[in-house]
Amino acid sequence: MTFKILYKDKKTNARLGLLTTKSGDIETPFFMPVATKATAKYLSTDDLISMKAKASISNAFLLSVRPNSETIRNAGGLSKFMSFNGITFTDSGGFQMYSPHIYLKSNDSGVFFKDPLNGEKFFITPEKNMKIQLEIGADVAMCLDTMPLLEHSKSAITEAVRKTTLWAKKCKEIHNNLQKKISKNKRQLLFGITQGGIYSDIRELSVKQLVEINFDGYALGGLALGESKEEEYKMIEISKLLLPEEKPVYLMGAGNPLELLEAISRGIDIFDSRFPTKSARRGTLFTSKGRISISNQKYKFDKSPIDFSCSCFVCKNYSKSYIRHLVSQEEGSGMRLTSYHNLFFLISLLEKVRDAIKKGSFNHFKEKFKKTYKDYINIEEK
RNA sequence: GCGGUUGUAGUUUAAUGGUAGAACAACGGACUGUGGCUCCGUAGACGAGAGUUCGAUUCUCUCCUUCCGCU
Repeated sequence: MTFKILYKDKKTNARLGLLTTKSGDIETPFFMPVATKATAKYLSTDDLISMKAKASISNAFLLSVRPNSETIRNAGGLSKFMSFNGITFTDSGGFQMYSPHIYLKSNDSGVFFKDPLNGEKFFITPEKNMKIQLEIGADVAMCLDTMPLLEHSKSAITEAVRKTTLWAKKCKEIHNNLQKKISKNKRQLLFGITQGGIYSDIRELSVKQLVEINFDGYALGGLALGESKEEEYKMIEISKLLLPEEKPVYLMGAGNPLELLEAISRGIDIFDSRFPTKSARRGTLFTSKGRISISNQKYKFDKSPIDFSCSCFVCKNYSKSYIRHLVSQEEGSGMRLTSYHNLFFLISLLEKVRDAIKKGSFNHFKEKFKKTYKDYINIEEK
């Protein structure tokens, strides 16, 4: 109902779907920029719209601290607050357990965070988190999950999965109750998040437990965090075997161009990542030939654009030499240009992917891209 | 001109009669559900000359240099 598969690739598990939300429909697969505090760093909402970002994801917990969820509800919800005409997602804040600056501890009832700016403590429960996410009013909410670190022991990851499932059940129940009186086409969707690190058996258990709860979509969490690509792809494959075909699947955090193509060919529909913007701020840029470091000396006198085959306004107007100068001086305007370019690159890459799936040429497109795009991930695989 | 003072990497500096250490800057790399200020790696210096000494960046002398004062 909320997700329809329109095209299926014959050679791979790639598919093109249509996700329906209260703010409208969006074609999958898509990549959404991370707008943690209701803005993609260094970019305005106009920038997101002009690069054709059709969705963005913000952080419900951080927004509930500043400005607070009431301010956003008062504005008419997240998309109106940030004047965005696309689909909005909110992440629960569970991922912040990964950040030692704000994470304190957790138990079966919830998780303790502290505000690093003033030391204020917060206790986030699934109940509170669902209320916050509904108040903020994104089109898609994410369950509060427990985020184990990659290096954690197998028993710690098993424990994280147990807690994640427990909270997922609570989230679903509360989310349903809170939206009982809301008509179907105005409802916020809720996605469950699976954990399990890179252990097949725990990952499978997590997926099975969440499928039983029946969410609008499923996310794979705790991946794209430093494990090998083989391990990551394997986790996608075993998860997809257990996930219902007719539900959208979201690989959280993945943002490397090659990685996206590999994930799409394994049946992933949704992506988000801070990788393109964080890389951009430090001068690592995506081009059709691979990644480049704009701060390299060899670009000092280079008058050519970042990528001749890119049609973004940055590549139309600015030289590598100029962008190199701005980035090396840590100028905000430079970070805006590089962030814009990297996001534009991923968004238009996925546009091409959707086009290829429609035409039945996805696999050809992927193989061609892999040949021309130089990245250490590609080298590592061979 | 005289008296004092100073001289170590591009910059700010540490230590030492026995292979000069750091921080920024530079150069190269990493960043994957973001509280921008991160991490890893590489390269780079004893002002010049003479003397004492097995050995001098260190001690002595001369020159040059920095800054201060006096004429």
